Amino acid sequence: MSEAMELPAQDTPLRDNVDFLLARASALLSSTLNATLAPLGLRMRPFAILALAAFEPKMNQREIAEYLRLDPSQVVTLVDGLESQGWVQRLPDPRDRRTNLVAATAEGLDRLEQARAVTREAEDRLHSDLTAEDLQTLASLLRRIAFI
Amino acid sequence: MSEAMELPAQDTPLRDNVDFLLARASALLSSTLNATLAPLGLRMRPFAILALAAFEPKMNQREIAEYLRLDPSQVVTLVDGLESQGWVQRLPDPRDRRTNLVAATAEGLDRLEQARAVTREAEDRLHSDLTAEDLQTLASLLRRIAFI
DNA sequence: TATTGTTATACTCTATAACTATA
DNA sequence: TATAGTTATAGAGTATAACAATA
Repeated sequence: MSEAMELPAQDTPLRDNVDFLLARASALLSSTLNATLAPLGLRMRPFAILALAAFEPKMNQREIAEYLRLDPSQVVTLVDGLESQGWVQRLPDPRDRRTNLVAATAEGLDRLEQARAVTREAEDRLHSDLTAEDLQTLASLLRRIAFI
Repeated sequence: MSEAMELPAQDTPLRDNVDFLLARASALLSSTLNATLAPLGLRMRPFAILALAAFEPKMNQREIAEYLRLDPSQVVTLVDGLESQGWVQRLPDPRDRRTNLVAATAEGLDRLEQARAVTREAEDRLHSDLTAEDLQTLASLLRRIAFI
């Protein structure tokens, strides 16, 4: 039978581990933003796709999948949902009949602006301990570990 | 019917948004570490609980839940799994018969060391673009948004 | 009355494989 | 042969509510 053990040498408390902090910050972010977006009928992933459909209307589903690090089959489901709400359209690509270009509709752009307003507020609360310069530093460090 | 819209003003491309970067870095981290830990019969959340049970053997389940930002009911299931493997034990708290103190066993400490070895390697690869100083900066910034 | 742990349930997210139509 | 999209399925993660034992 195993006996309970006493404290071993503790060289990296979880609170000092960058990956633990990354996971915890991300969990806090997604639960906060999902709750914030719920009244608008959105969640983080469809919101991100809607933003891409608005900002980069010439992206196809595979490009969206790579950009958001999703499986292409997840993009199918998420675009289905956005399309059934009338917020995005699948447009044919005249250069390749296999691909769908995903573009925001007028209603989608409108909903996106509402979503950006409420998420901006939530993000301001989440980031209230950081200065604008801190946020820029954080973004630049994260960019170097987010696209490996 | 909704017409597809042209590019609107693009004031925050997703790639410059700190929360998008946070979510993407975290997704990359968890999929990488889960794949790395799979051969050891672990995933990120049980691994984190095992680490707490080793480093802080006097934590009860509610404290673990708060520390890892999990619901107490999730901790029940995760501790069940670790206990059935013989890696942690639930110990009675002499001061409060409601609570379980979660402590690592000898086998659990052994498994934890194996897990820390393989995850350290994976983390080194994920962070190879950052210096030690960058990582310290990143940890200190994340700490300020991870515990709100 | 409030808290700790537990059970139950529903939904979301992730990972994988197989298929079709096009290239 | 390879790629874009789709369908299907299983397992992991998250969120809530209700309950028993104990404080």
